[in-house]
Amino acid sequence: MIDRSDLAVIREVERSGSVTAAADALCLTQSALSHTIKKIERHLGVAIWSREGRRMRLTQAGQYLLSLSNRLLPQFEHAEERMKQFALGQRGTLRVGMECHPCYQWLLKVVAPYLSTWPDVDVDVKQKFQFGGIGALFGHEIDLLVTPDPLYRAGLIFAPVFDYEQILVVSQSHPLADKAYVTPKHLADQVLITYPVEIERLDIYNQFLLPAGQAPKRHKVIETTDIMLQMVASGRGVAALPRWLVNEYASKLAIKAVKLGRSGIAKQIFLGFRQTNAELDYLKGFVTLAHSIQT
Amino acid sequence: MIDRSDLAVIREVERSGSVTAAADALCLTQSALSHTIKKIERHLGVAIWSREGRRMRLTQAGQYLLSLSNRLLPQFEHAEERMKQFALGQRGTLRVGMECHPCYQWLLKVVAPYLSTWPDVDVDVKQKFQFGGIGALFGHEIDLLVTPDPLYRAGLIFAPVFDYEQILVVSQSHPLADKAYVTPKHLADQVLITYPVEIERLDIYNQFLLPAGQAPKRHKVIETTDIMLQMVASGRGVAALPRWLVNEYASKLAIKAVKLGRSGIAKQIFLGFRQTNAELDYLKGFVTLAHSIQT
DNA sequence: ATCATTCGATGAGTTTTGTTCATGTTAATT
DNA sequence: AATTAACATGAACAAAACTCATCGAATGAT
Repeated sequence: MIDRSDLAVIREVERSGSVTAAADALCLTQSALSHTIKKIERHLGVAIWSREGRRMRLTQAGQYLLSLSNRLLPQFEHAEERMKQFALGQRGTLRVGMECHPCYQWLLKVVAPYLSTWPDVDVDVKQKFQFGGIGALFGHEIDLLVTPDPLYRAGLIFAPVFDYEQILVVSQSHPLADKAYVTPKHLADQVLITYPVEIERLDIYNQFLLPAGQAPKRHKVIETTDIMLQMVASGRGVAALPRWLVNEYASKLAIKAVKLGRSGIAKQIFLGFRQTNAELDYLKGFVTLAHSIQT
Repeated sequence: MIDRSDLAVIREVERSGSVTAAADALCLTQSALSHTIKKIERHLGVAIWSREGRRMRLTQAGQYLLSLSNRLLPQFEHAEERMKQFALGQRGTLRVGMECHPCYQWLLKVVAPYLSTWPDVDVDVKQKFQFGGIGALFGHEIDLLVTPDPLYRAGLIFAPVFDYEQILVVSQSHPLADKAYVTPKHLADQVLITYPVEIERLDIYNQFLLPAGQAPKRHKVIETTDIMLQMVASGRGVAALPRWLVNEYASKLAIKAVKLGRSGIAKQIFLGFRQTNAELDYLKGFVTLAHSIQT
């Protein structure tokens, strides 16, 4: 019988790098852990660590169990959190994942009224996922995914909550600032600033530059929206962002929005969740509220 | 601390319908289980069952833990299987999921040589998934997914292994049997036989009928390929299947393959797996072997 | 090369936890 | 009202987990 505590031991020994340190972290004596380790291996009939000098290196079986630990332990831990909340009469925590950089600003507008409508529900926002947002949803790391790329597959539901237009931001003194719209060719001698994500997930490449076989002069990557727009305002480059987001900065910065292509790039934000959660009132509440927010 | 055994108790009490029966199933006395149940509830500070008369009904917290059990316990159990295999020097079990009815025939041809190439690896084939093939892959229910619909997302890899043409099977005496190809209109007065899956996943609808705004006279659903082709041979309807599959039956049944549309419908079968398994030799071996099989 | 130090292993003894047995209580059944 | 079936409880016992003391082996500094 593999037990939760066995998984915890395997994870901690690997994390700490030694049995002694792991014992400390687990509030046990070194002896207790050593006994436990022996017991686990005897019980399973497999070596989980190979002793190399006084270093413990995971065997293949051990590595398998480590990945199991990393998968299962967080779910135990979350369940305990959840039980604590039940005990306190709270409803739960809505774990929201973001797969879309600028959506963060939009999310903030939804979260504020949500927290007051649902005082007994907490909101937790995560932005990094080992296996992408969909993986996090399937793996119960998050309960709700904010994404521009829905995936209609068994077990998942995606609800569109928000339409917007993706536009090009340029400084007000930029040569393109007065165009009614820009063409892919216009970007050939521009510096394009984007968030640090794979090119396949950037609409300006996917839906604009690549179909026309164009590329910008240079591609620069910046983490935060604020800095990105500072750069744009100072004429160091151009960026593709939602129109509503640019509008919010327009009063503070010398920037201008220009349509991408004659008809513009239309986008939608979706909220994805597991079908098993579809009837959860506080989750439904979030989706409904998100729908009603105007930007 | 929620423990694996706690989850097992919750699952078994629910499955058995009573504490006494669950105790039997778990090889414990009723008393021991009663104590354990009390301990769990005291420890978590939440009622997990509400006592209604002498029935135990799961509370909301209990239902949450039950779903956790159903999610985690199978993974523990599989890990134990895996450890047993490690102990015996076996490599492991390749759990293959199928998301494509006719692929089964193809899979059989791959499995036979695979088993002799990898004598220390078992193969297990599953065909039903609560959350679809992708969900099963993410949820570690299976290791390899055979599907015509790849999904290029973080953490998953899809390798095309097999090209084929989807054609229309008709009886040899059928009016359409001598056409060079059929058009969507030709099907308007036909009975179409398909496997029992959602219409969105049937290529003949997606790629042929729906774009042309056509529909068959009637739509009949049949589970097995053999019966389906018997029906076609007897003129009760037409079906869309891979050409290679039809060829195999052609000597035994009075059926004929006709191209769908002037240029035919080209399809591919993909093998999907988790990126974390990409270097697993016996999994790579399967993909390589699958690639080399000719039909 | 030697010595001090650190780390993991082990056996005996103690504490904690889990289990059984015997019995009590309550709700449904006849 | 008697009977049955199901869960709860306390005391006694058994098993598992943990600590203490100690050993040997690897590491690293002198």
